[in-house]
Amino acid sequence: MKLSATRLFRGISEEEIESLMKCLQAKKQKYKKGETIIAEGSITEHIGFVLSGMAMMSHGDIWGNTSILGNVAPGSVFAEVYACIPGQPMLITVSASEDTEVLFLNVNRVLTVCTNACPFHARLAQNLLTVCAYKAMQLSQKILYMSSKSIRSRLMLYFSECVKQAGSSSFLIPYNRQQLADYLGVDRSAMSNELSKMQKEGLISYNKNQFLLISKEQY
Amino acid sequence: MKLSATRLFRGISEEEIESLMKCLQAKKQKYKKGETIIAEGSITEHIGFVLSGMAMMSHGDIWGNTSILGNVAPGSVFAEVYACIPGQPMLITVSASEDTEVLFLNVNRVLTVCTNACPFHARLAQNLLTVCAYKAMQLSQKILYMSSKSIRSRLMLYFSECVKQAGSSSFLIPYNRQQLADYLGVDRSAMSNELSKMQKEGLISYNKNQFLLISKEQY
DNA sequence: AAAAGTATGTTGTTTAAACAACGAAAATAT
DNA sequence: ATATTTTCGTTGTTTAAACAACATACTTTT
Repeated sequence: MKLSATRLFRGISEEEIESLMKCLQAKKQKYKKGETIIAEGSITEHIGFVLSGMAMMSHGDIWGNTSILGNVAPGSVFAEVYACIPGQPMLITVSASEDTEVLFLNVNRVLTVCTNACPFHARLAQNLLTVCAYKAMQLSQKILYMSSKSIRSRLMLYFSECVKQAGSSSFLIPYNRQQLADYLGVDRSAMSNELSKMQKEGLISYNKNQFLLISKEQY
Repeated sequence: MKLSATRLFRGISEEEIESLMKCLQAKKQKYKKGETIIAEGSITEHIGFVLSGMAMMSHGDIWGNTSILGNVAPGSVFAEVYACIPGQPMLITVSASEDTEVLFLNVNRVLTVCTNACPFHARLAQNLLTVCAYKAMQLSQKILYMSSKSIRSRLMLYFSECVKQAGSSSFLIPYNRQQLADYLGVDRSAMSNELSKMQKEGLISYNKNQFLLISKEQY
């Protein structure tokens, strides 16, 4: 896998990453399917970077019920949020959903400029900040959609944002129906139903994942 | 206001902050009530730090409807998420909800170690990372609660988390009923109703903002 | 090309939350 | 201390989403 293509290592060449690894004393670790990588409640100074396999984030309430929050694919990081807040215990558990190889980076080593004054080090620290900020932005977006009460308004808000991003009232969405429903926090069939109502009413038109938002004032 | 008591300047003394300001070429700016501080769609490299007054974050959809996302009180920052993602346009608008004084810090200046090699500079950069991470964590928490469907399960999840944090099944919540309802994304009266049902069923007991979660297995 | 599996759309039913309206209690102001 | 305002709980009604069950279309496999 190309590390330089990931958000965390963007702007650093493969060779430079090589030398960074030594400088950071990064540690690789392998986990068997089902093994816990970091448990809820533990305090970590390490960011996890998934090299291969797949990690799963979950959360348990005090009655022992667990809910799955999402997956971490190769090239993505986990625990970065907790590692960046000194003394903050993990609020989630990360475990291997298949055999998984993880690279651990000590946050303090990332942030403290090394004695070699290696130039890529600073870039890595900036990237880490960007990774955290990006996560916060994505979460804000999701909250925005989820705070609307009706399915229709959540869809409309989401579409509104798609139009802005695409710069066109026609756009492609990166989810299938079930994923979109999960993302917006609604029932899939109810959402499908709402979509077709909206199409009948002339608000939108769609075909598979290609959508068109029809503007209100079309003289 | 004591800057050293804020998240962004924690660990830096007031005098040190003084010298930092010069080093960072921080700029103060005053806004009249109602004025826009940063508009949605604009790209900024500056973090806003509210010195006095109150700022408001809002979001507009493409039909011109706006919704309020929250306030920024003195000592808190805004736009940090967007400033930390190079080239990312603001997805929200920040405006002054009363006469407000704002300090602007250029992210690049914060991240680039200055020629004076001032020692508090590095601490500020770390704090910025912590601020972003903290925001991401708070947002994750909120999403966790909002992805539950019923009012009761949202409450229970929230209480579960309070118990964990308090280290006791008795805890005080920092919201009044309306605020709690807003936070959990539910109707206040429906939530009040659910709370009293839960009390009748012996799941919880409460008095004003003091709650007690009654564990299932009480032999 | 047929079969199996998956994704999507449709309908009717059930359930629960939003909403509206009000009374009681508590906090604040006068 | 009294009046006024805000917060909180309660009830009944309305509304909309979840749910279940199935039909159809589309993919992928064999």
